Amino acid sequence: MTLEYTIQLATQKAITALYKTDLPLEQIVLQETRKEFEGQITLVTFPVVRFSKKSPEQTGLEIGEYLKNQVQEIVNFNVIKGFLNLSINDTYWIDQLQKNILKPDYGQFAPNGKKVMVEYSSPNTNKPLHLGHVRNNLLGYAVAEILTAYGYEVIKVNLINDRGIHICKSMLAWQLFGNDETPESSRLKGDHLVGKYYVIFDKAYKKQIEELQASGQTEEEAKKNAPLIRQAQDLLLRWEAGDKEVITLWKRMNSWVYTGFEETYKKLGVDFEKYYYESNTYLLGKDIIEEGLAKDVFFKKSDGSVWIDLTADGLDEKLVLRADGTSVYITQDLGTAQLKYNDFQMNQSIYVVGNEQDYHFKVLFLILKKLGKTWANGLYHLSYGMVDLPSGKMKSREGTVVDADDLIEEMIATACKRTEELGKIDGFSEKEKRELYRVIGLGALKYFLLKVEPKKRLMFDPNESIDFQGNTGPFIQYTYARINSILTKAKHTQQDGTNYSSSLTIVERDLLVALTKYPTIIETAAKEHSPAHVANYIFELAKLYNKFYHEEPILKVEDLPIRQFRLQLSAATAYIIKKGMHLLGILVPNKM
RNA sequence: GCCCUCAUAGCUCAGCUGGAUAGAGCAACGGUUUUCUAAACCGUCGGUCUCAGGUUCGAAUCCUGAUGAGGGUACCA
Repeated sequence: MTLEYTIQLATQKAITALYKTDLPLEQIVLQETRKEFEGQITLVTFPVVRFSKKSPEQTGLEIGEYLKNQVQEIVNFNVIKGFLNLSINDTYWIDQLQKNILKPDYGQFAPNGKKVMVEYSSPNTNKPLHLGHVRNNLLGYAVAEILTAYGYEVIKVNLINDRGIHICKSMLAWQLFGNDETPESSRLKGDHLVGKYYVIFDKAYKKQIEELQASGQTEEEAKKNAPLIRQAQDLLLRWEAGDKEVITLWKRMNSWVYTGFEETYKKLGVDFEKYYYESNTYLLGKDIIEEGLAKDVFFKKSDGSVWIDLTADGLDEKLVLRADGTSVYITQDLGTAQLKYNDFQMNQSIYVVGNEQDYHFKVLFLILKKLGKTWANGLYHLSYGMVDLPSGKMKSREGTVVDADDLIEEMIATACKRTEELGKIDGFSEKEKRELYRVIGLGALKYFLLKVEPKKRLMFDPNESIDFQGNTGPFIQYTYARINSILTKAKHTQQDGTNYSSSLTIVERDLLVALTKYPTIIETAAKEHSPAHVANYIFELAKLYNKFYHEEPILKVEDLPIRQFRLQLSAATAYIIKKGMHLLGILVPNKM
């Protein structure tokens, strides 16, 4: 039973005893005491005033007196307007260190027996990953980690869009202009090589459109009639027909892309339990169309196309199967959703996909519910905002993208430069240095992207490098390294427990109170699918520690129990920083 | 046209189911190192929480409308 809960119950009793009213627990509002006042926990007494029929101050005093007598942890209280500030015994906070915070499983919730799937990344195989994908990957990975900490069994999957007209465009351009160029011959990373031909296609295609327009066609006609797009469509038909030559080329080029992606995933530190490929799933969903027609959820128009009418739900009529019997995007997704459920029977399924697809997922989930799929209630679209450049949205074809691999390299280079300027890593081997730069560079990048609430759009200015000071990954990593340095010097081990019973300084108590909040933060982050909560929390914690570090001596304290206690407090902070950063997929260095 | 999302300090962002005088970081300016890592710490400056109504003892937070930005919109994914 948490202290908050104890206080809530006691308050409930107090109100019954004092004012003869039974107030439900939800109406007993506790909050953190603001820094400028004394105390750690605050009861808002405004809601009680109408029962006490006394002034907020008087009500606060009466409840405060009652609580002080009934709850042993409460040593003092003060009342300011409608706020009853409760001071908790230092012993309570000190006990938390031994009883909870320093336990190895602190912050790991007991298994809840539920399975959740997290689908993320989901790239197209016609171009390399860019900053938008990076946000997606980090979000997906972090959410998976957080849910694991919250007690779920998590299955991470990647649904690869490896077929379709866009893939054929790259293939065609390579056939026409590639001169057998391979990753080996060009020393280009496979995904970049294929992406290069996607851009070449687009340029050549645009040129053809212009030429056709010059010869009198409208833009619309020109787009349809350009020889290149015709050839690409032909390639798609041959692919669907299983044409050996096309399939061989497709496999070859895709394998280049996969090798490239794997390299990027590895650098980012993300992974998957299972890969789904659209080339395997694009024909799925037709059974579901039949099912929907049989259940009268769908209807057929005279041209043979199949639709669902969602106007009663405030949405539109939506096409679910083309007149020629071929699938559209949502047909595949219906089928894939069923396939995933058949594979894993998970309780929940999270799709990490950008907010440009909000409408699509609204429709997808609604259709599955209308089809009576009970598991559809566990579907959730984790919608995140686009990453914008100062010039606006990133567009692959126009070359206005921040490439993932380039960005990672730049971050590592910046980390290297900054670290060398500070010159604190004498004695590091070359290998250790490289590893450190990687940890710091990626730490800065990941923290930068994860500290922002997922649904908000995010601004990235390539001309301004990502910060290494203030609310940043390296700041937190630095705090960890500092603590580590102290613990090493003190030869501190986890077993060095003491029965410390002196009173706490203000910083010590603030730090302890912050440490006790860790599990609550995980809970909120998990429920809201938002790693940003974790990021902001660790930052607060690191700030508090730095204040503590600055204000209170640790190694130099002669009073042994105090020294011991401060070492433990340091160890606990380091421990939470490390664990919390791991939830974000960020590593912490022992020295920097 | 219709639908969805967002709007907080010069910039980038926090602000929990409505609660105290709206907080951080960056930038700017000033200070702190013979003392455990100065990627740090302390201070100053900086606000009509886009605007207008409404609900409430109490609104940055909830409701309605307006404005601005972004996204979606029936055979692209």
